[in-house]
Amino acid sequence: MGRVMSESEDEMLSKDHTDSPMIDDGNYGGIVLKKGPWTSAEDAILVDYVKKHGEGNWNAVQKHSGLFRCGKSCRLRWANHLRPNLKKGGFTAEEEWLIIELHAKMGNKWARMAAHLPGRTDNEIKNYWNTRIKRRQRAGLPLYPPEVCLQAMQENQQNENAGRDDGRHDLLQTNSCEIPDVIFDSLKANQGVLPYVPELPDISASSTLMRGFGSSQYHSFMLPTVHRQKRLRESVISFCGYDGSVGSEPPPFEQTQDDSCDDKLSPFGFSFPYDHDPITQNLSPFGVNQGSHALSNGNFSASKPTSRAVKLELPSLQYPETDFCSWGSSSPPPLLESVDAFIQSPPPSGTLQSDCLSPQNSGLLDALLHEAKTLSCAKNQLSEKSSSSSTVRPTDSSALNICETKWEDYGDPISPLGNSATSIFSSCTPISASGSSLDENPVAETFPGSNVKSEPVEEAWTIDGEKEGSATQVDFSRPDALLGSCWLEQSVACAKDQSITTDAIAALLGDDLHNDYKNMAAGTTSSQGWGLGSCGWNNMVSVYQMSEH
DNA sequence: AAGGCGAACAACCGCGAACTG
DNA sequence: GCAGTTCGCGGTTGTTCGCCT
Repeated sequence: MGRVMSESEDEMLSKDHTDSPMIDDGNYGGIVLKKGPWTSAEDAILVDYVKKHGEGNWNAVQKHSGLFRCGKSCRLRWANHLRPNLKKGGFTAEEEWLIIELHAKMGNKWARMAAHLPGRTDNEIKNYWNTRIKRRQRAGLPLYPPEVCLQAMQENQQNENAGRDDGRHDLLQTNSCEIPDVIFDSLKANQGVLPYVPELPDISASSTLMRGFGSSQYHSFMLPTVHRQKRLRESVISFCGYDGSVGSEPPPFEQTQDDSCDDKLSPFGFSFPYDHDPITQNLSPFGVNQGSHALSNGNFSASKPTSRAVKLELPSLQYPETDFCSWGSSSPPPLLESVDAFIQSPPPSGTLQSDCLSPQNSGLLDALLHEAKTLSCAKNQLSEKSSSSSTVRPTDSSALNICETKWEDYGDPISPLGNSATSIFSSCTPISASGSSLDENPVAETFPGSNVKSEPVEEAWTIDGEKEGSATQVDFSRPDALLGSCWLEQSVACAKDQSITTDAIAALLGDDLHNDYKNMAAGTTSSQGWGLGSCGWNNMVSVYQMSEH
């Protein structure tokens, strides 16, 4: 049996460490290994060992040095703290800038990035980046300065021109920086990553959504053998790619690409076919060059390609679990996060099946409509019982059961896509010169009861050389360029029975949002197609902000 | 002064690639 | 070729510290 490290033994290792050590539950070869913070005594032992034996063969460290640490722990401690030539202290401005650039090119390849920063460890860089992401996201600021976006775009453009032969590999590898892993299937041209996208909370679907949004080539693309969760995600792609089978209005691809992208997107050379929003039309947020990490967010990490199905890596950002079923009573529904829920929702089945669209064909949209209608039904049933409430009550067992059943069926209460949303949405988000989008949309107006923390907006770019993207006139932090103008609007456009749709979406949004939504839908889908009215915009922002906080 | 909160940092865990016998 | 081991990487969790109320 394993022997538990005795008090005296531990004291020997941690003379200067009075805290009780964490002892690993398991034992390794009869020795219980220690976990938790390293003591200086342990450090000394490890340093001494490495001096004598050199790096490597870390599992032998424990055997030969008397350290009660596993090899992995030893390696990590050495690499991150004990290794000579390590730089201590905060990152310099130059280093920060380099990290940003490297991340724009490499994504979450911390080790590779560390190779470009002598004396810095991948862990340091990773921590720095993650905290930076959170900080900037909270402040509603873009992750990347426009210069970096532009630079990466140009490089990627060149690479695309140069290396289009196989269409998927080595697109970005001709950079001075090695970018071996950022590979996308050639099918996904123009998909995905966002040059300038608003920072929205946790719309996990975003990476998928956005890729699909920009991709007309993704029609009905779904492998039958994919895991069902994957299939769901791909159904999103299918939806976003605007599967013609949906039987709804085709997106104005050609027109849009002609009139808005080529001209107005000239700085970046990509296009987003859906953006007819008069506000954002100057720069389409979607449809970036494939493979550009710069324009995705870092968390849309440099995924290894799967042959056809898109591998969706989950981001590192951690968000609280979305309680899809707990909308309702006091707070408005977390619309954006609910996208996750819908994405994750299984195809409609049973008695509450939607009559709108085929779930197999329409993917996210159908899931949305189905769920919305489901909620709407639940709501209506509730209303029959009590007409006083206008929102789905979270305590209602029927509504809850619907949700719970679906989560159970799919086995993942947390959206597997859930976190990636930030990635996309939090990447390059030029702040309009006129001010932050958050500033212009006081949440309290929309949700008087909500307690939204109004955080002072950080300067656009705090690192030297970073400066506010004043050249960009469009505020792309506006989510209407994303969910508003694309996802919801498509939902509306796709629905043949718009009254059903709006009712259903009202169930999602809550009645507070419903009227605005109807205005939005009526005012934009008919004439402008994909825009979003100011009411809708306000709601988006409000929901965004609420879910952000 | 105390508690809450978030940022920053340290460390662990799981997975996959590389290596080895 | 294959199984076991080692190592590295990226994601996640835990801890500490400082600021604010």
